[in-house]
Amino acid sequence: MSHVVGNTSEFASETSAAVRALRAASAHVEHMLARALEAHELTVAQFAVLDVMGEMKDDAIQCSELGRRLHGPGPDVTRLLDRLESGGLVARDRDQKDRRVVHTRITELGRSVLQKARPDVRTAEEQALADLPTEARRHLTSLLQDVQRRCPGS
Amino acid sequence: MSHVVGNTSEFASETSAAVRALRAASAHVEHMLARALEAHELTVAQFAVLDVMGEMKDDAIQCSELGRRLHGPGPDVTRLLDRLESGGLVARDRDQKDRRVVHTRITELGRSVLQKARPDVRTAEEQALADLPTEARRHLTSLLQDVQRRCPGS
DNA sequence: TGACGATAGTTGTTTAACCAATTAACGTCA
DNA sequence: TGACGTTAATTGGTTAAACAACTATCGTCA
Repeated sequence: MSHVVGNTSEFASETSAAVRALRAASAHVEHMLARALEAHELTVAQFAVLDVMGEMKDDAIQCSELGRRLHGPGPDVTRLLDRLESGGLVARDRDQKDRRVVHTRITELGRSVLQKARPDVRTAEEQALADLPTEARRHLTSLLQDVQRRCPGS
Repeated sequence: MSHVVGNTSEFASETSAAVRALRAASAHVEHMLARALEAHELTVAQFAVLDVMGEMKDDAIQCSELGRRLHGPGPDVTRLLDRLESGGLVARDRDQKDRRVVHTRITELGRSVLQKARPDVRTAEEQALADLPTEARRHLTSLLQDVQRRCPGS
């Protein structure tokens, strides 16, 4: 059976290197974003929530829809909103017709924090990718989307 | 004030798209690795520790060096080792000469778990990148390394 | 109507990353 | 020797992600 280990060795190290580089680069960018946001007392996940809410005119959004637009629906949304709400950046209220659903809106305070934070995030993003010319950036995006498209069957 | 939002729109959206794709792809790969590892009752971070230790013949390693080879030195290494040690996968003992340092070795059990888990991880990595031909994979790695090389001044 | 299944959100638990602060041991130097 | 700064590892506290389990509400259908 020992040949099984070896038969993908060339390939595996290629692939492992790509995976390692992917995770390292992502961690690096994440770290830069976190640093850019700490002046605004926001975490990356919290900014992502506000960012989504800021895009929509002034409509409220449901937790499930919010979860869908971020990483994946789940309990995390509730707790993210808990913290944002306790900071007064978002407000929640139950739908009167269907009392299961909760509508969440960004507050004025939240909107003002978001508008101050956004330029810093954009700057950090630019810095993180500063070494890549536009062409390479586009190519990178497309390669990454290929990776991501390969969704696990589940 | 509304023009402020727009002034970097073209550029920012290019860059933001790349950042978004990077984070999404990384999360996706992370998820696949986690799924591959759950049969072995290992987390991705724990596997990374064992993987590093498995590479070195049978020498012990210090926490600080281990932290250096993973994401970054810090308190996390201690707690990762705590869990691995409580599962009997690694063993720690203090250096007799310099009693500050702790040497950690992978145990026989740890080595056997590692050897069973490794092929599954490699397979998951292959699956995650299956859509990318070898050439693209290499290119992706090199682009990602460019991103990562741009270390923040700190 | 009232039981049943589905849906929306929440809570509980584990693991991990980040930061700050602490403990313990070492080396140096007056 | 003994005070002082340094280094290695640990502990404490917050946030986040993943998973399961739970609650409340709704819709439907017998």
